[in-house]
Amino acid sequence: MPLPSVERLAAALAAAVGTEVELTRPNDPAHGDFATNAALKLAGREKRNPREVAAGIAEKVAAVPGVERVEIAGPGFVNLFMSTTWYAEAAAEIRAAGSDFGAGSATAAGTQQRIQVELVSANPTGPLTVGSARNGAYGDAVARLLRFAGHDVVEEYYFNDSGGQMDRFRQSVDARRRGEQPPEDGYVGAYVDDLAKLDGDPVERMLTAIELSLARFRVHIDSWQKQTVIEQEIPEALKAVDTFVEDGATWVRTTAHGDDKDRVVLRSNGEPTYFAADVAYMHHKLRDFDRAIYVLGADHHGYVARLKAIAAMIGGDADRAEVLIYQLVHLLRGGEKARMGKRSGNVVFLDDLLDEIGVDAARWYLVERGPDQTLEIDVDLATEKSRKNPVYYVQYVHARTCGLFREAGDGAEIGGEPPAELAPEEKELIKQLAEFPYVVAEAAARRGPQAVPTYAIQLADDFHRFYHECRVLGVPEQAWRLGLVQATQQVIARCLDLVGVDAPERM
RNA sequence: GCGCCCGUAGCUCAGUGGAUAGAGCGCCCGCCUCCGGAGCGGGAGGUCAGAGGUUCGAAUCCUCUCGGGCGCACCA
Repeated sequence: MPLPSVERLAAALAAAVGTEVELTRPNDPAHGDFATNAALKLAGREKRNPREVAAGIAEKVAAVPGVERVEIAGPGFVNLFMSTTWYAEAAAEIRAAGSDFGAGSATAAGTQQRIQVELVSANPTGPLTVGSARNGAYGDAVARLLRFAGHDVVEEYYFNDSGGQMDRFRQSVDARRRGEQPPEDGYVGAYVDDLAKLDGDPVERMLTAIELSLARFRVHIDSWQKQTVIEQEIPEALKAVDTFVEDGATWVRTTAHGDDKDRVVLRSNGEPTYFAADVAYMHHKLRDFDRAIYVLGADHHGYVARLKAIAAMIGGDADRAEVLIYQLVHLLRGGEKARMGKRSGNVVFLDDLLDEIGVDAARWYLVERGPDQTLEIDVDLATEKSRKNPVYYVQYVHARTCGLFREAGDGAEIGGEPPAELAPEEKELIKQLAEFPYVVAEAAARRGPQAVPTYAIQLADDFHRFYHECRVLGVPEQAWRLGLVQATQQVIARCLDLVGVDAPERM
């Protein structure tokens, strides 16, 4: 939930203007604590002089509680300067909200849903690679954001436990056990050799290894879904979609819902295709959930249209299936670019990456960039275990706030009266904190978790500047400033949690 | 050929209609008798790929062009 103090300001402004207004935080402090372009919008619509409209708005806004001063600037911006009382109120509200500050945007809007996020879903034919790691880091961050917004979220992992790929994988390990070459298109690599030395089904062992890797990576899977179970629901699911027979095969008419070609579900020999399982799985998902989110690599983008088509047939609305596509991960090693692939030689496994740069840096790097951006990780640089990683800069804020409370002692009063005049750094910090609810609400709505690290770095900047300029302990403003430290600690801890990074008390 | 994604500082990238386009890394110059210097301040570095268009206003929206990535199975 956004701060009442900010909402009140927006509401008062809307009342003054007569319509919803945008409230922005200018980069330049000279442009006020908040600004609105309402006059520009209004003037355009009503064919009036923007500065005259702005003057009218400014006059009314000057009377709004908490507004200390109003200025008209540029082409017709109305710039607002807030009073110390307003800042104190905002700071108190943030602390009162505690760790829930910023939560519940979907609940407030009445749009909360039961959502399944299907993520990773790599077949158990090898250890998770860095590509799957991006899927996990991105998908899990989206899931955490949606949960924070108030949705009921289940994270599911779907895997193939039968079929050609599994057979080839088992045969590859068996061949190795007999000291023979793997079959054509078989699996090779050190991990195959290792599995050959162990007894039992290599698929089961791989699954266990994947579970351990994900747990280490702090991706919690609520539900593991087997393909063989879903396949049993194929006949029932096919009744729910529009099919026809041609050339001896059974097709789904996905073109009726925007796909560029119809898709075969039953081959002319009667065998179901892989897409038939997709249909059954969609049927399964939409029975239990309002919305099914798929997290897929860019090499699967061709699936989007057909998945949405069957969602339209089964669920009555294509939007009940949502496919999040993330671009591939490239690794830069020794200045050379290497494509990821389980069977190519130049492969980096998730566990190797975690050994090299740690869970915190890995999670951070993999969500810091937008999903549409091809990600490049320079392994040589990331391996350099040092404070060059921006994640440490943000974690340091948390450690520093903890240090201040340790130093202040248990009995210290937190959140006293503000001084008559606030330092610019104090104002910037409070405004930055007040923005958090909007950042997470938008990040959740847009499925763009990269906004969280970006925001966290800005907040870290503001806190470090505040810390540098405003002494906290042993000054008359101690209680007031400890209040700001506490508010920062809450928000930074939440940011780190949303991207799956630890918030350390000491570093 | 068709489709999806990308092109922003030397490098890796934020920024989905507002004021002087930002961060990290790298480079240059400052700041610890003072709560943690894993910090702070300052500087150099941009035709936001290009060309049109919409708009009071475009990195952002539309069209085209040029570059790069990824896909276009009765495979899984």
